[in-house]
Amino acid sequence: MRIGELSRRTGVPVPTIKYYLREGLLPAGELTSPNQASYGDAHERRLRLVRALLEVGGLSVAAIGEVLAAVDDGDGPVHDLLGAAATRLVPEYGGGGASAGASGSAGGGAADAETVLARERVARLIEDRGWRIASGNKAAEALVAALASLGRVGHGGFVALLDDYAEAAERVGRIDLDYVARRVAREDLVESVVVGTVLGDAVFAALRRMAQVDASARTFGEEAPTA
Amino acid sequence: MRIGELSRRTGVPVPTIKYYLREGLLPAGELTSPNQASYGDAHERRLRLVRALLEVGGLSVAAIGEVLAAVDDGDGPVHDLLGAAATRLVPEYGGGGASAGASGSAGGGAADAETVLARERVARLIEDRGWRIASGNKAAEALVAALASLGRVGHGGFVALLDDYAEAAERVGRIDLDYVARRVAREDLVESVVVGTVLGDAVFAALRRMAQVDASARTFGEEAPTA
DNA sequence: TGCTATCTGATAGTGTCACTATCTATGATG
DNA sequence: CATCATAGATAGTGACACTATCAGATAGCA
Repeated sequence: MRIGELSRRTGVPVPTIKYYLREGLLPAGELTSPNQASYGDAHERRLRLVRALLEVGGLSVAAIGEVLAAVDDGDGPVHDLLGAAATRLVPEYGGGGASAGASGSAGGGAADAETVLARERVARLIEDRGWRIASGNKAAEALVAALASLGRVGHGGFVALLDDYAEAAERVGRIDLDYVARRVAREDLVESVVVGTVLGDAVFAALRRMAQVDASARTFGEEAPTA
Repeated sequence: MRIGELSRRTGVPVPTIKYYLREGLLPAGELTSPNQASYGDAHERRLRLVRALLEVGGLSVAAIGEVLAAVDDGDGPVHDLLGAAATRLVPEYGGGGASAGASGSAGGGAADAETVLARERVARLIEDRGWRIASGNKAAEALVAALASLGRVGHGGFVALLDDYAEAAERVGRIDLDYVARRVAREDLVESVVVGTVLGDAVFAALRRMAQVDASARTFGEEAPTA
């Protein structure tokens, strides 16, 4: 198929497809002549994946490029492969905030009090749960950042929920892995991780909100909920 | 305190604070003279909240403005209040993708096959679980969008996990509400929802990734995991 | 009183990002 | 052979979250 049909099938404008090609999100079509290329089902599939990661997953074009690169050159032990894919899916956080008032800690990789506390809490969690995770893991760092941030806004008490959260997360993580493990082909496997992680986040977040609404209705509201 | 100290305490540059003031994310300081204003602890707290929502929660400045407006004019039944806050926290998704090839469905609010399917699935889920949610709920719509997207990228099979996900989400939702319900003051309550929802997403997403890594290590890797 | 650092409020500029528009030369298709 | 679509290149757009600069006024101290 030519680029026009690819566009029609996916709803993505032709110039945008060209843009993705330039950015390497989409492999080039097969040139049948100097100014004519043909695209296959793989392109269509990949294009849909890109759009899903962009729109539902909220990834940047650059991040998608990295992730897809990992999808494409899958070799090495399966566990490392999954780790590599998953690592790229953790969003980066800014710097955190404010080496507050008092002392001026000069150093380079300075960490404020909240971060130190959060890091300890996370390390303890990993140990308590017996999770096999390197302590410098990016997801763990993201958790540290989130907890530190909670501390800073005066919701340090939130960490009391951490164990319950972890319990639920462990359950979900097992479900995810079961799903992924059913995929046979290697490329499918990594793609499943990407899809499952990114879209899975969106799915779970939506479910959590729904559950919250329900819980709120049961606790506070006696009447039918408002839209 | 004056704006300079507010900046020093939070690590947010003065021009940025002014920008937030202009955008209404921060209430104006109390003018002590035509060109001198003083800020209090409430400003500092609010500013930290704004940064947390921006950096960890990934909300846009505009979205934060809306959410904070809801936080500030909290009145009406508690359940509605929570609903209003939570509703604003659901990210908007683009259009979805591609009214694929074949038929040209003319209408205005047209929905493709995947969306229709997803909507049915979500309706069934709500019914099965007995959740007290209006079917047009924004979180439910977000779930529909995510499931439709999954279908489009060829991972329709993912919906098989939905019940297990919902089970975990229900658990987390109850935990969240318990946390929120402990807050007495009304403003604190809504703020807790905001913080708990936005930062809670980040916390859970991080935990899920960690749990996935652990599950992967147990399933595929015999050795220590790689960073 | 003079002096400097800081402040308010206003306006304009910056860098990034995800596209989008335009153009040329070429090929496909009826 | 006329019309349309295409590849590839370059430049432009609009949204967004700041960031810079300025004028005029004030704070606080020698």
